[in-house]
Amino acid sequence: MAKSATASEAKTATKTGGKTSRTRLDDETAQQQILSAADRLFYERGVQAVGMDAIRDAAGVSLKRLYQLFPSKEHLIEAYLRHRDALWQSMLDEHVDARTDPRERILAVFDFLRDWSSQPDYRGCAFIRTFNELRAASPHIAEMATHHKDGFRAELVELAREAGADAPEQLADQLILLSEGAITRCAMAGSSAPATRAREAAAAILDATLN
Amino acid sequence: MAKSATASEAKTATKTGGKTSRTRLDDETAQQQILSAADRLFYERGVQAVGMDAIRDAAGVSLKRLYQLFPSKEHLIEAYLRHRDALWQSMLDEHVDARTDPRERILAVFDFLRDWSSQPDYRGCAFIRTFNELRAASPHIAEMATHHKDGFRAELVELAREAGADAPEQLADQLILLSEGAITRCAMAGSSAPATRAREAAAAILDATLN
DNA sequence: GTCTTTGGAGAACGTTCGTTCTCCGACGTC
DNA sequence: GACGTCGGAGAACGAACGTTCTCCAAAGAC
Repeated sequence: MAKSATASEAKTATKTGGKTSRTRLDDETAQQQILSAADRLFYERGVQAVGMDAIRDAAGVSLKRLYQLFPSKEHLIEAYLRHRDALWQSMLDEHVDARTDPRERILAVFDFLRDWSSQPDYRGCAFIRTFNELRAASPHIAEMATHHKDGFRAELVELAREAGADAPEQLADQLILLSEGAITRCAMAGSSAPATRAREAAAAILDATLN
Repeated sequence: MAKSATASEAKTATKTGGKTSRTRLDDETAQQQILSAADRLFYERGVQAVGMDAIRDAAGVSLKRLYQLFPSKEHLIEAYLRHRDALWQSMLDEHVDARTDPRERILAVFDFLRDWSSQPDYRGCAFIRTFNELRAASPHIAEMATHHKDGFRAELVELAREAGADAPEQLADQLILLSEGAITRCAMAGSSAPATRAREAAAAILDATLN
């Protein structure tokens, strides 16, 4: 990671000749631009529908450089999912940690889903979609998706435990169903209303479950 | 549909020459075999990952005949979704109509999901998956998927109304979240347990909602 | 200045896919 | 048997894709 930080630096645009040669970026910046472009395109259209050429164009780098930093499309998809996982974690934590009351912290999950699904470029869960696209072709990537869902479930179990649920795992499983349902239906309906319905249903379940 | 029933009939296998020429099928049989093969492959791997050649091989017809009966892959995908819609309707109705008590009829939806997701070739909802794969490329097919979901919602609203719910649409929206969540999580987890959890959560919601 | 290295731009390669075309054997009719 | 028709098998075609290679301008070292 901290390799070859000596020589290569960013250059300014060189338009000495007739053509406009593109700016030379350091590895970190190029990686970020590629990942940002891949994230946007993969998430909008699905991983199979986006070619490496489209990512090169959107990132503004050469194919050569793209393959230097990400040796194959599969590597890029993995980086995309890791990035989405970090994004999900930070957005979720931001909402949950804004609350202190255990019951409110659970409901904050659904506030997060409402906010997230309100974004105009919202397209549902990247992990479910990539899982469905690649489960037959790439077991490794499919496993990354299930691992993400395992993490989400563990977080819900912990929140349920903090709320003093008698059966935190069972409560978490019910909440996860509402979450997944909301994520999917918000994407298909193009509306965040299902997330609001999910919050109401979750509140009803909490009322019935917590003492 | 009842066209050209006069001349063409099925032939027996002709192995007069050195090669074994394939049996000539009438249009209806060929269409069924193609649709059956397409359904199996599309549902298992996703529509983008399955080529027309694979469907030809699995259906045992020639490409020429395939394109005579289904002029393009998009036509075949449409037929696939229509077939899945009919399958869903018949499986769902079978479970719901086996009950008479309105509350039981609602819970029968989740019994259906449990049975369906127990099948070894279960891969979740064909409509959601196809929607996610093709929403950017084919708005028409995406609309078929949303139309299917609208129909499911209407059925749940009717069941909620029959059960005497004060707000049948709101109850249906909550039940749909549990259903979609169960459909998705059963597919990712490779287990029908989420459907059972969804039934329990639905029962809790019904207890809290119905008087 | 000259030489070497670097990397951008994009052509090229091999494969796959959706779709169409060609070849030729088998059958119906006379 | 001769001829026309039908359709199966699979080659062919053009586009798109993932990946690699070629060419050449620009920068650095001396």
